[in-house]
Amino acid sequence: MLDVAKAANVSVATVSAVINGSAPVSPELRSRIEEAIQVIGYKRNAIARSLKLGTTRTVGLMVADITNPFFTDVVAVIQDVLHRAGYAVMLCCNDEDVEMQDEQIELLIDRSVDGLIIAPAGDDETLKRIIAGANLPTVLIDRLLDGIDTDAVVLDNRRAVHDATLYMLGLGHRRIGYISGSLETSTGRERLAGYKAALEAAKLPYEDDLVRIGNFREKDAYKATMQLLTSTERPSAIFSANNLMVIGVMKTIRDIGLKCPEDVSVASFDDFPWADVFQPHLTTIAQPVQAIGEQAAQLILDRLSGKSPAAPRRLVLQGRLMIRESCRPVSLTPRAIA
Amino acid sequence: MLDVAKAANVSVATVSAVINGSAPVSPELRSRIEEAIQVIGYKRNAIARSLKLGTTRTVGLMVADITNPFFTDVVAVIQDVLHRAGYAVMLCCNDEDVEMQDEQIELLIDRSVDGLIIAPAGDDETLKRIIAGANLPTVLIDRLLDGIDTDAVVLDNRRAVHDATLYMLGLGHRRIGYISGSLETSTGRERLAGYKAALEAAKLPYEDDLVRIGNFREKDAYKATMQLLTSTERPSAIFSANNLMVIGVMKTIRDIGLKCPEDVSVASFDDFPWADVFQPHLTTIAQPVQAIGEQAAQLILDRLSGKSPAAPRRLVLQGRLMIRESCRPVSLTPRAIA
DNA sequence: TTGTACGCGTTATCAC
DNA sequence: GTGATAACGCGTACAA
Repeated sequence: MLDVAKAANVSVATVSAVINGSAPVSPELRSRIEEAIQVIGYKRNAIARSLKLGTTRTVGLMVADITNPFFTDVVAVIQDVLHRAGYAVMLCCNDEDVEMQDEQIELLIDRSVDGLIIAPAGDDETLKRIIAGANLPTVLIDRLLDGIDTDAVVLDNRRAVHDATLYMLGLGHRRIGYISGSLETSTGRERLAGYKAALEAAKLPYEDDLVRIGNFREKDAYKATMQLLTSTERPSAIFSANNLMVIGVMKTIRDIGLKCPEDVSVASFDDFPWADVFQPHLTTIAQPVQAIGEQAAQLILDRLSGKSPAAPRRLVLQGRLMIRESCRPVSLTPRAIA
Repeated sequence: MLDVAKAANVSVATVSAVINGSAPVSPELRSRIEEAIQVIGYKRNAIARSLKLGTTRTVGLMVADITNPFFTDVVAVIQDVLHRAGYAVMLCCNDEDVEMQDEQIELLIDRSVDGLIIAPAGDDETLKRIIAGANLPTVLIDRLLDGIDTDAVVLDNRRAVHDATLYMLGLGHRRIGYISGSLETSTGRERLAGYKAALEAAKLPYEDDLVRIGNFREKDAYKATMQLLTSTERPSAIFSANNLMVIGVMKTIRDIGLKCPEDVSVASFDDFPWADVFQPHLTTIAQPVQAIGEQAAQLILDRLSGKSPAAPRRLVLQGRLMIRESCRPVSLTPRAIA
């Protein structure tokens, strides 16, 4: 900038005024400066600017698992919206690992991001302390944190699973296996609560034997399903609490020599783009990923520009049950082999 | 830092020495300073540090489409490796949009990233000028840029498609439709070249009618396949040049009332985690995503630490043909309807 | 309207 | 072994 000032025979203050339009500058000087900028190929240094202004125009985005298509879609939308608003996004994913998560959030804060968008891996005390301590605009997505009261956009998980379970119940299923996500997450807890609520509404008992923890991962779900399907009284249907796990569920069914939906009905949280192309066409709960991403980005943008109300805003969106062909009436399902 | 210095009754220089271990400090002063740091809750400002040191310990990662599971996996690995090395990653995805891409790369450079990892959307002159002008450590992944001679890790696309085509040829298929990616990308061109080479090896003519451009997107591939499948002499097999497009291919087949592999065989570039769980089990070319991500991260890390050789390193990995059930011998395929 | 000078928080260089 | 001080590049009072 000094070079530009010299070349144009003006002071740095004037150059700065031209670049930022922060003060009126006479046309002749303006054009002389603009030319000098071209010639020198000057580019303003964002680091120095950040140091002075105390803002980086960067937001940290941390999700538990970017390999999960749900998060991928949300991240893509967020990045897009934020980019259009002139913000860069720093991405971290921790593979659902709570310790890694703490490290990463520190890294983000250390880099002086202006705000944080987080889909936390677990309800971790350290994480919560760090977030509270950072005192940054924060929006939680997908998963809430107990005791952290910030902007957030989440799904009505309870209701979505409640409805899906009711649907399976309506098909006559009485023993519905449930592969749960980690109960350390709000989604894990809320989805399970929806399952329980539906059972209760149908005046059916809740059986511990029918629910297994799959931690939102394919591998764990595989094992969990294996236990369910090889138990003495095999369930006639299985609900998977997310997309990754349903693949594990299907693998188990295949490995055990069963067929879906002939032998066991399956439904799952999270939709797939290919769900109605490959067999069996999976019945799923579709999340409004586009809306989730857009809302989250907008929430942080509003906070950043100071035009949010003081009170945190909590957006709750609804899922949509996509009924396809992976669930069939229990009357068409052969009785479980003891 | 000034506060810490005051509290501990030392100079800022000494505090800095303690924090960075850049100079020997007497034990008593050291402990006094460390205590002050604790009490004040001091954290070193990375922005100021960057300004002084000229390094941000951040690398920019730009991929054409993070929604594509292939890129997602690679991004996840890169982020992981880089994080462990103390680097943050700034992510940009441009939805295969060349103009957006230019904007984003500018944004990244503007933020003073230390290095760049790029899977370019297209072979764009502006992009190349920007990259060359930035003079930053750069590694290209997946897709090469004509005339840009940097570190890179790519697949042997030509050979992979060549082998896959040969496989289909070996099944007796003579009219193999080819849904191509954008020819603006090196992967688009190389994969098509592999197809042509296989045809030539089999002494079969290359027919323009059989190849359609799908631009790596599901929608375009849908239309392209529709043209192929409704033409007077329908191909008995189709190869899709990536994962997103094969979904479009399958949708067309379904919508037209055909069956895979009964009526038309299908194979595709890029593997899916669920490929052997849902029907038809897709025959694909699996890319070593883990290795690609690790190598790319390592290349940039080496460059950043200055221990790379001056000459750019170009890593070429091999794909693996996963033969499953979506291709069958042409003798079992009913003759195309005129 | 324009220029000067200072401060943002670090680190490196040099005296002591 | 420790302290003073000059950069890093920018924005902005304040003075002219």
